Order: sequence, then C-alpha cells, then structure tokens
Amino acid sequence: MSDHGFRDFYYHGGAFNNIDHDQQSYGGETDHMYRVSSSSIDPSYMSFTDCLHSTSMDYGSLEKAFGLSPTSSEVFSSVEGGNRTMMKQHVGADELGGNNGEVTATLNSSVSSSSSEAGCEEDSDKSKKDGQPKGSDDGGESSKKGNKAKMKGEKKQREPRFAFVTKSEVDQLEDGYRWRKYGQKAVKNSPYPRSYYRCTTQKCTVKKRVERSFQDPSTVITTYEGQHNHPLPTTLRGSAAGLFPPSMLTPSPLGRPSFPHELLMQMPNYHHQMNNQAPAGSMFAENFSPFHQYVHQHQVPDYGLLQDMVPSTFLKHEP
DNA sequence: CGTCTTTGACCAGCGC
DNA sequence: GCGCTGGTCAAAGACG
Repeated sequence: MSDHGFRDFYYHGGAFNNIDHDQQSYGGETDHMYRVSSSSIDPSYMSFTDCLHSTSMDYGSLEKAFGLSPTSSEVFSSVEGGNRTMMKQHVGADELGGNNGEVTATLNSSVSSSSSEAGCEEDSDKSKKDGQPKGSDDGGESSKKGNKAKMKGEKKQREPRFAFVTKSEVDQLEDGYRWRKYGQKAVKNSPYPRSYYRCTTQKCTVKKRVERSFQDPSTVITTYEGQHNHPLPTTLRGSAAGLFPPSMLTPSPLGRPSFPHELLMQMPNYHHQMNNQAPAGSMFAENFSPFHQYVHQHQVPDYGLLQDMVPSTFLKHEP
C-alpha cells in the first residue's frame, strides 16, 4: 500500500470534514482508499440515504450504514468486481448523535468489465441460474443440477459489488429494501457465519451478503451485488418511509453531494461519463465501470481526486 | 395463510 | 481426481 497522503475538507452541511486517500497496488492493479472523517454530521443531511435515492442508487442498505442505523457508527464500503481497483472511504461521524462514524468505500471492479459487464452480468448470472427453468419457480424438476451443468463453458461474471463495513450490533441493516435470506455459510477463518440475502422484489436480482468481521466483531460487512430494478419499496416493515424523511426518499438534484455515491457523482469526469454512457439514475451497479475507468485512467491523484469528486463549493480545506 | 428464516445438501471453481 | 470453499437451492419450520 502506497499512501498517497490525505486530503482534508469540509462538506457543507457538516457531513464530512476530511478524507484520506490511500492507493494500493496488487500486481499491476490499484486500490484506492479514501478515509473520510466528519466532525459534525447533520442528520438532516443524511448523506448516504439521500445519495442513494437521489441517484437511484440501489445499494440502499448503505444509507443505514452511513448513520441511519442507530447502532451504526462505522461504515466501510467496497465494490468488488474483477480486477482490484478499489476505493475506500472512511467517514467519521463523531457528532452524529455522539456516534463516531467511519466509512470506507472500497470500489473494486474490473477494468475490463466496462459497461458491458455491468449491464450483462445480471443476465449472465441469471442465465446461469435464475434464467433457467427452475423447480422452485415453475414447478419444473430440472432444478439446479441441470442448470449448473449448462453453466459450464460460461465464464462466471459477477455483478459489481459494493461492500460496506458497518460498525453495528445488528447484522441485518435496514436499508429500505426487502430481503429474503436464502443461505448462511460458515466463513473460513471466521467464527461468524455469512448470510446471503436476495431482494424479494420480483425480477430483482440484487443480492447482499452480510458477515461480521472476525477481526472486529463490532463491524458488519455488507456486500451488495447487482442493481435494483425497482423503486424503493414503500410498504414494508420498518420501511424506508419510516426510516427516512420524505426528502430522503425522493430524488434530489445533485445539489447536495452525499457520500460516497453522490460524491462520486460530483466528479466531473465521472458524471460526464455517466451522462454519456447511460441514462441518469442507473448509477452504481450498472454504470460502475466509468468510475473505475476514471480511477484507473486518471490514477486518482491523491489531492486532486476529491476536488474532482466534490465541487469546490462543497469542500473547505482544513487549516 | 403468506412471508421469512433455518439448515442440510448440492454444485462450481480453484488449488494441490 | 480430490478436497476445500463459496454460493445457492429448497424443504421444513417459525412467525405474525
């Protein structure tokens, strides 16, 4: 890991006041880590929720992870893909109800994935499993065995992933979406099991994995995979409607950069590419590659990145 | 009764 | 080929 230094800034609204940026290489691949600390997060600016919804983001669970969770005080996030291009963002929120918050966003996606990967992964994934006739869906009997046989020859493609490490007592963070647990596995080198959840909305293939860090049992690692193809459910237990003020559940112009997605959306280049490559509103999962391209192509200068990511009007350098 | 969780089994991928 | 591990399935049970 080659530390490229830190970048401190204030986020108008008081959400974040400094970001660290680390860059890490994995044999030709590069990781980027941003550490963001906040000294005065104003709940009214609940960045992540707003961010997620304002950008039609699908990793709704992040919103809680980023401070809406009553127990959440530390959040990391990461996106996994093929290559290891990662971006981590730590967000401290020590004034959020007295919680010390830290967020790490790790973006890790294949450079070669480009737009096609993100867009097609869902299909590829489904074609392997969901797309095939399944016993559970149509009463068919072929079931997984036959399907998986067909999967041979197809290189498995993964959905872009976005993982957050949340300091929380609760494993399952309420994020506004409905999830059905479909599996649980013991994790190697960890005493804590990993739970697998799937969005219960029909035709939505978003999945998430939740596991507790064995290194720090107080943290929960939530990994989202895929992109919701539906709006945030409004009628659900502990629904987002109850969790978040209406303003947070409705799209907002990017006037209030949230974090990290909205922060990223603030990246001129990123935003520009997004606009060019895909309709607005389908942001991270489907259109993640532009960001990774950004990360790779621009090599994310440690100091300039945030300036690119966040308009200067939202940044104030710490003395 | 519908929804969700639990849990053992199954399968693919990977390293040896 | 074998064993390990991650991921998924689906039946059974729990719950409201």
